[in-house]
Amino acid sequence: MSANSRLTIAAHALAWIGLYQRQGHEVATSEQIATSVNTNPVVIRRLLGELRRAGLVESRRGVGAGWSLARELESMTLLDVYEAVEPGPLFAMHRTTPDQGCVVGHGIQPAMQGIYEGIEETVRHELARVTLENVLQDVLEAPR
Amino acid sequence: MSANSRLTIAAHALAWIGLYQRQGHEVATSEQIATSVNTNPVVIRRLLGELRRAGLVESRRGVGAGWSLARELESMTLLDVYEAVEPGPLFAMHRTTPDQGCVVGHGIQPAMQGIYEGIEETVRHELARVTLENVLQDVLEAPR
DNA sequence: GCAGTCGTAACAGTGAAGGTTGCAACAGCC
DNA sequence: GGCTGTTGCAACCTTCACTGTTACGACTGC
Repeated sequence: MSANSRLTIAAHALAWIGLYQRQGHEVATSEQIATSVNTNPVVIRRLLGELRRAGLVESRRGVGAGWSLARELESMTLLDVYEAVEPGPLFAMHRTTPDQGCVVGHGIQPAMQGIYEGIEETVRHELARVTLENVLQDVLEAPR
Repeated sequence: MSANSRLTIAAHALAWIGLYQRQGHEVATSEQIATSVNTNPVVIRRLLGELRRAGLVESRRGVGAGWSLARELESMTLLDVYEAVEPGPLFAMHRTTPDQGCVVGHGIQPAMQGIYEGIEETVRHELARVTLENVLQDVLEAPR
């Protein structure tokens, strides 16, 4: 499966901003976050833009500009982040519609849809159990 | 997310072969399955090749060649199919390693890895609960 | 007005998956 | 032995989403 790193990068950025703010700083720049993630600042700005639309972060412009959290890390779950950055479903249907004249071709999509929805619901439930505060604590506990 | 239809197509093919065999036929051809799926026979052969390596189907060559189930649909779960056709994880890490000199860059991967492993385990558990026989029954119950 | 940073468009690079063509290998049948 | 239908598989193109990069306008505090 062509797996996606968007959730990972978003969690990284949020944890970074959260820690930076706890160290007394007002805002973090996309440049700083990009250095930690090891990528281009524009990639970070794009991703944080999606998180801003979801109400998770805020941005300031002008001199002394940058990004700050819109809520406490405790009140943000991985599900919030997931919904902000991953629009599509975990499993996809056929790219071309199957033969509707065939019994299987006709019934397979509703059948799989029902199964997939149940699984996605379970995944959402798991993601909702983890807050970004949990993530930051796990990060800080990593052995060096 | 760039979602994947491989699991869907594999389930479609297996349900088709199972139903066809119940109608008294010995083997199904990739051509027939491709018609129902609405794609190219080579795509089906590639996918069924992976299922054969996993011991789910068998193939015959020569005249009267084609594909047949290696086991009953009752004893095949979506997890078996998933493991046969989806090698990678559901969520990926960074594509370039993050800055190991940064606390967050250093700890984020083990932190997310732990979380993701738990979620994948849950998904596997859900997939293992559904047999291909369940899928076929759902398919046949679809309103027309 | 200057400087620093965001906001966003435009485009190239990358990688996975699907689609297509072609052909050798195989096995039953005449 | 030759014919036929099908798998097995390699090679290549297309498509698509995402990432990476450059460029530049917009904004804001000094």
